[in-house]
Amino acid sequence: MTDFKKKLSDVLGKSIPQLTQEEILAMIEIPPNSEMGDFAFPCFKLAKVFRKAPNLIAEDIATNLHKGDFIERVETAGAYLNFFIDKKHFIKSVIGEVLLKKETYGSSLMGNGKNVIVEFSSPNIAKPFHIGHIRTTVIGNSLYKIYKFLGYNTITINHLGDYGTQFGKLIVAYKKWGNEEEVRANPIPTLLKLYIKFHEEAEEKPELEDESREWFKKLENKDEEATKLWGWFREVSLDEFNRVYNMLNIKFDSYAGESFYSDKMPDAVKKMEEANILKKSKGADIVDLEEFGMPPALIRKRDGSTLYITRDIAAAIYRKETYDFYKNIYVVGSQQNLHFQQWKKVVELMGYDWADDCVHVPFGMVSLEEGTMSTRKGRVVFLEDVFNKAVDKTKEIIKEKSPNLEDLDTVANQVGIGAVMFQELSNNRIKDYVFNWDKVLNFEGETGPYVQYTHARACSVLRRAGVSVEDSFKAELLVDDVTLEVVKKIQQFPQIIKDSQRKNEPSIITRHIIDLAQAFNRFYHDHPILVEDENLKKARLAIVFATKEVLSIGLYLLGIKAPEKM
RNA sequence: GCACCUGUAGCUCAGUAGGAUAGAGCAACGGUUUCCUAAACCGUGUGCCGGAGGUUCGAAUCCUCUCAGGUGCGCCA
Repeated sequence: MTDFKKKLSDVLGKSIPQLTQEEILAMIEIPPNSEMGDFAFPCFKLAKVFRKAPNLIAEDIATNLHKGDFIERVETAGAYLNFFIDKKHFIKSVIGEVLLKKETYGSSLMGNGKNVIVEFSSPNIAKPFHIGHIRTTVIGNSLYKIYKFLGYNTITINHLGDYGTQFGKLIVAYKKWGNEEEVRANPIPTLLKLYIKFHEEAEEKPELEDESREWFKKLENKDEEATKLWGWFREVSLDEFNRVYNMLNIKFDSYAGESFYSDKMPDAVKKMEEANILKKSKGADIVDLEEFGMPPALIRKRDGSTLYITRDIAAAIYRKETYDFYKNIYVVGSQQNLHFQQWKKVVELMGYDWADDCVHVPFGMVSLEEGTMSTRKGRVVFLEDVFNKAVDKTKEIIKEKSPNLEDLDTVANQVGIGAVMFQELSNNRIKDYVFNWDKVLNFEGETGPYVQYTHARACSVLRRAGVSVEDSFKAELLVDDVTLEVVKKIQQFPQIIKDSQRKNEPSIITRHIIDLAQAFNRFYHDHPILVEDENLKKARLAIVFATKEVLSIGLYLLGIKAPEKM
């Protein structure tokens, strides 16, 4: 595909030798609306260089410019130079590229096979998989796909919360009030009930807390009974999580959770001692971070046992040794901003130069209309329920709108689950939001089903066309504004993928494919595609094909299926 | 108390490596189907971009202060 911006900067470079190619490229922008032009070059900054009013500079450049064959005309508007590129050339170049590359359009080798770790989802064993987990799960999965598409070798890690004193509590509760059949029949609800009961009882009998600490100590010391119960809880929980992961089509390369690093902690602590950064404070081992404006990092408790941050440090070292990562990404809620800052600083102080390759990708909180979620108080929305409801609603809609659709179940799954995922990926990660059933179950407007529907429509036209799409289409038949809008969105797509990677922000892709779908629906509405005129039909089909391809790639990068009929 | 994040239309949000008239969706009202999927399309209007200063030719975007909400701050994860 011709890089029009680059070519334009070449042309401008000849008129403005005072600026470097990069400087010119950075100054080129896209006008607020297409009537003004396709590209714009503001001349304000040149005023100092040329010692002349910016609007006069614009005039000068415009009259002396040797525009190549790709620029149709140049206009000035005040200090702006507005360029209109040759539309035929533009369409041919963009659509031709998609026809050639098909489902690899927008992919890249820029990653050069470098290893990128994406840690995400990471639910706690024996606790419900609820709506609060959806963002890390869906965002992490999308980032994994984006990096992979850009040529990185991507490794996904589910850092399970499968260790800690909570397991002591659970073992105590199970031994006192639980039984095997009940757990087998209904694992997570039963374990959760036991966990809640423990906390209720512990309020009256604080000695339960001591007991649970003892059991956790036993677990750390590989006590047979403790290990067996812990392994069992972990297994039944993972089975339940996998049901949801299967619904979402998500797989992990590694399930190395907190427990995996339990034997790697002493070594990590030793390295901190060697780096001479550990300090005793109130009986505990800490790293003092006061000079960096942060509270101290607690590495080891008074009783010698380790903490969350210690495990994360051990995990990072292990990952560097095992994967030699180029980037190590943590998709974890913004509540842990401070934790990650401290953790990174400690890793840096330990002398590891790769501390900066570790990035925390935070996201905002999900709450319910009743308030913040609380598993202990039973104030929680289960993820599986959300997906099931969305699928049920989709079935109703299909029965009404598309009663003859074959494979109803498959499509309803793809659309219902896609709707929920899409919504999670539409807003900036960092925003908090309140979960609302009406909103997730709305399938009109800027939603996943809207994009999927647009894709299905495009597929349908291609099926009925009866001719194959070729790159010999006549681009001059496509130069109207409505069609050009579609082509522009397609042209921007590769850069959009890179932007979303750079910012670790899948919503940039989500927004863009909504824009493309809108532009396409306008095109679809205004222009009949399957017309008598063979040339016109072929030209419009090329647009349909390219749109279908980009929508499908976009949805793929979000982890969402693109059904061909719905 | 300290630190970080957020504040844009009635609601949910785009737009923040400064740029031309601040945009969508939802909701409301009205219109479009002998025609490729109406989960669609078109039209109607609303903004002290939280507030005040500053930097700049130019600020929703950068800086300072301030207000409101959220999150986090030593033995949980």
